[in-house]
Amino acid sequence: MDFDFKQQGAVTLAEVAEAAGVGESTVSRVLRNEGSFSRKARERVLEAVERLGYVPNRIAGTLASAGSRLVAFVVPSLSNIVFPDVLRGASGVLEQNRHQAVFSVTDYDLEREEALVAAMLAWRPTAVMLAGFEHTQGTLKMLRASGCRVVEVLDVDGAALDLAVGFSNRAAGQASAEFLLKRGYRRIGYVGHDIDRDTRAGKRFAAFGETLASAGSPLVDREICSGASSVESGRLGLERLLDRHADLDAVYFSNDDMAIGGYFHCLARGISIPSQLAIFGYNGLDIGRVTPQPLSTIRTPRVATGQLAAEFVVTNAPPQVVDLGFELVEGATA
Amino acid sequence: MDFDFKQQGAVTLAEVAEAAGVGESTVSRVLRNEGSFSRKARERVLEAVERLGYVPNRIAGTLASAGSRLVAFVVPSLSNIVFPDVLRGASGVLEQNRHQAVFSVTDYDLEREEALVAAMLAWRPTAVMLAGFEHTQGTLKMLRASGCRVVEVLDVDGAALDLAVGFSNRAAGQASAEFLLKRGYRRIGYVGHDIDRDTRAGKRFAAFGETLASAGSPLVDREICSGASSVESGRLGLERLLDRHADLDAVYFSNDDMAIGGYFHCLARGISIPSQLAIFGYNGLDIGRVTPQPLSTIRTPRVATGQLAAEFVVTNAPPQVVDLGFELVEGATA
DNA sequence: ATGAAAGCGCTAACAT
DNA sequence: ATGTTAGCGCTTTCAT
Repeated sequence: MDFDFKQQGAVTLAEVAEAAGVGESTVSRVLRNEGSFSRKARERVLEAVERLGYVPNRIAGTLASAGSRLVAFVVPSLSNIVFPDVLRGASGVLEQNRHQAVFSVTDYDLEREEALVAAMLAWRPTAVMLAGFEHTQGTLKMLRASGCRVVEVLDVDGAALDLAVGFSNRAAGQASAEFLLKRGYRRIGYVGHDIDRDTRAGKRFAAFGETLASAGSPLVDREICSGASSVESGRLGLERLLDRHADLDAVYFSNDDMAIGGYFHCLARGISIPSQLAIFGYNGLDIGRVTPQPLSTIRTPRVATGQLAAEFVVTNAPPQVVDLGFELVEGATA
Repeated sequence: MDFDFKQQGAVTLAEVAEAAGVGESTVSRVLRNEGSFSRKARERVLEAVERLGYVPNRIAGTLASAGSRLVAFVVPSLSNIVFPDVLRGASGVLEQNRHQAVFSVTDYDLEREEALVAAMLAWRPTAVMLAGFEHTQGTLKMLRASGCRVVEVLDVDGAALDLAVGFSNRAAGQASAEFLLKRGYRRIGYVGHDIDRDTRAGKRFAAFGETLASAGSPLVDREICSGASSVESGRLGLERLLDRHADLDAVYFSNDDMAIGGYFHCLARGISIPSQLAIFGYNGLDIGRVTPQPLSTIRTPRVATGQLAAEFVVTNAPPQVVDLGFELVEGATA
């Protein structure tokens, strides 16, 4: 049972027209500042709007016209700053272009993503933004059938449905490995979170491992923490990994949250960085720039990704994949 | 100019009815599982829905009925984890109750909040969630006139419009001061971000200062960093404050991001914590539990706030203010 | 149990 | 420049 009463007393466009002594379409034109109307009509309409406290009903407007100006975000997680950054970037652009953002959270569950996309499509959004290219068949089918724009963000390694904005996770993994190798590290380990669900982290890890292997210094071992990434998992993960391999000289983390955890572990245990152990992360969070030793990591353009994705949507850009690249931050921990 | 074409080829309920050989209202009843229909009709409808790939149009549904099941979030910022936490808490509850979250970001600007609330109301949301009680007259007026539920979150010190869920920022500021005093600190400073815009941080600071003053150990000095809170500002802010007052024995930060920055400054400079300088934060972020010395801070129930706020909305609870309280974490930095 | 029909509040032709 | 009108795709009486 629920008590959703009709918005009581909500002023309608017809009432405004009545009050202003003009036709409904004139009110509509004035309010959307489209088509032609006299200066006088405009004044009378605006006065009536003001006096009655009229708030346009975009539900009705959308139904009557086309294009909801609603942009749906289906994000894996809001537990770290990555997706909020993307949302923030998009949000500014959308606001300026009079679009609205709708969101839901999949918790990295592709079945749930499918259900949420279905729910989103019921709102007839102008576009749907998803993380990455891995989706269920059902999701892909719905999206294709919907006719709305689709933007897949934060990855470029895969087949895009329509638009894609991001960077190469594979290249990032490879660049990280090459950097560590170049620095002379040879006994390298990995501490990560659930890479089956976070497929982008999985791609980085795969490329990282391949790069090490082909250089003749295969990954020594890895510690996969269950659940989402976190500073705490990173710290515990490194502790466990070092318990098994005290002789590692470098550790690659699935992201900066994990890496900061590892960094704290070293600080607490008096393990000197990077001489005793090097640490490398991913994301380039702000915090990594302010640690006593700046974190060696890869900085990703998350806000810019959100911005560009939103711009593509509001300008109805043709299908394309844009690789925004990333920046390897040498830092002082590796 | 924009190219929002009508959702081409979107299957309509009428087409489903046609294909199933039943009336439109029967389809509607079956899909909403309401009213009565035969087992047979149900099967035929579901078969047709499946075959045609029908996705209900909630825009039309909302216009025809009442209640959009849309919940609008107007948040100050997505730059740190605080509001994402609230959104995350709410998001789960809303999803289970078939509601949708819409959001926009004010950047702590009350004029912008007003504009965004106006834009939100055009979607006839079931409820609007805002941070705190400080709003423009225009915002308050619109909200009252809208007839939709309003939830003000993360504060309880003020006059609620309708529902409010949060905790007392004044009490938090006071508790922080009392804790530091109890620990014996007497030369206490403050490092904060823009407290005119972030009024909740302002309330904490005010209560903190008053508590110190009435204990006879007034605040020695404060350093206010312009812009949003960040780890980097915290570090710089502490550095500047210590330049002026090398003899401080404790510093209160506007939140944990800032405090962690201060913590890093001490680590980098070899200032021993807490013997030489104590540090106290606010929020109780996860990271503060994993630093070599756990951060002394106040842990706030952000996710729970989002959850309860969403529950109030979906159950259409009567107007009320709920203080979820906070937890003082003694930590090891003060 | 089911269908027909009247809106919901707008926008978009189409007249004038 | 402006009014009239026919929908947009549903939900909801109201008959039957």
